[in-house]
Amino acid sequence: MQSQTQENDRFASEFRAIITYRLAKTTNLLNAQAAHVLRKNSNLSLTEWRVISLINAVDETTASEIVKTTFIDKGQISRTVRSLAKKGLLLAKQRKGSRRQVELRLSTDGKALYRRIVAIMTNRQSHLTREFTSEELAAFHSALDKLERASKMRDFDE
Amino acid sequence: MQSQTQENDRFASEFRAIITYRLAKTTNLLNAQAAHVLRKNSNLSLTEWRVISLINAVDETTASEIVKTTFIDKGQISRTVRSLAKKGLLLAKQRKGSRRQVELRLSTDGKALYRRIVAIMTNRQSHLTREFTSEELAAFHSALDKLERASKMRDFDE
DNA sequence: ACCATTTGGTTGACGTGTCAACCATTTTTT
DNA sequence: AAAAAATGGTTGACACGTCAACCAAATGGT
Repeated sequence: MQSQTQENDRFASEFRAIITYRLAKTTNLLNAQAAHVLRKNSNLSLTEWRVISLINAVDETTASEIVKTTFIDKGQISRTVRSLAKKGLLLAKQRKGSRRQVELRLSTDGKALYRRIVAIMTNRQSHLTREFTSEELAAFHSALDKLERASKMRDFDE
Repeated sequence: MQSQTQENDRFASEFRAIITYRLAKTTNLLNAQAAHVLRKNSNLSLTEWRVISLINAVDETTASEIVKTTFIDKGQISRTVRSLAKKGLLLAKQRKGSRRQVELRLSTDGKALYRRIVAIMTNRQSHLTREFTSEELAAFHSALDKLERASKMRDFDE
């Protein structure tokens, strides 16, 4: 393992200050970690895993509901759902009384996979937050809330 | 504009707690905002903009130095540099005394573009951090540091 | 001086993300 | 009840990210 840990100081000070830059970098590192863990323990992509967790949480849902909560692209959800169905991890069936909405639930295999992976991911989550006090964690969430709200504005060229 | 702001409560409580999920979502929203601003005011992609800012900050650098600080993929940097050169925004010339390293600097056009865009991005940055006290900002950065460190671990299945 | 390793950078293949167009169905408006 | 608008979902095209193979040049060890 090469020493990527030590960051180049010519840049560091300049860019540590830019919040979006830092955020993007941290998120990339964490996503790469998650993808690695998933690849090692399953054949799921990160998006597939997120969709599985989401469905598991509410037991039964629809594609559009997933889109609304995650802000993941419609099309991507559509393809992810199809691929999960093909892997036999979820069941999609017409919601009764509607000829458009499709009810999504985990299959037995899907539930089993979820249980296996969520154990690992919970380990990870506690490793990630190990150094946080609960106040720090709350503050962090509140900071993300603020940023999310501020991300709605589109024009800064006035 | 549809009311995407109001989040679906069936999911919200469940997932707000998962730090990586929240982080990914916030980062996506912010990246989309940045991409939108860039598209409106230039013909730069987000990566191109990051590379330009990076080069501007140190005046002169190399591709591999950019890779080391940003953790962006080698290949992507290589292509981004080529596309910026084609747009006439940066100059790449062989570093003297080396037949491999290529010195990158902004061209006159590149510098002018940087100045124009950085003004807009600075506006944005202050809009984003408007609701933060400086303590909150420091705490946020320190939280990101902790997460980055924790992102190095690869195995949670033991 | 030689071979092995590392470094800087490019390329191709492939997977994922994003945008917009589209269709069918459902809801709202008049 | 018809027309208009909104919703749920699929698809195609294309941009971007990621991985691995690769090449040439540079460095290090013996």
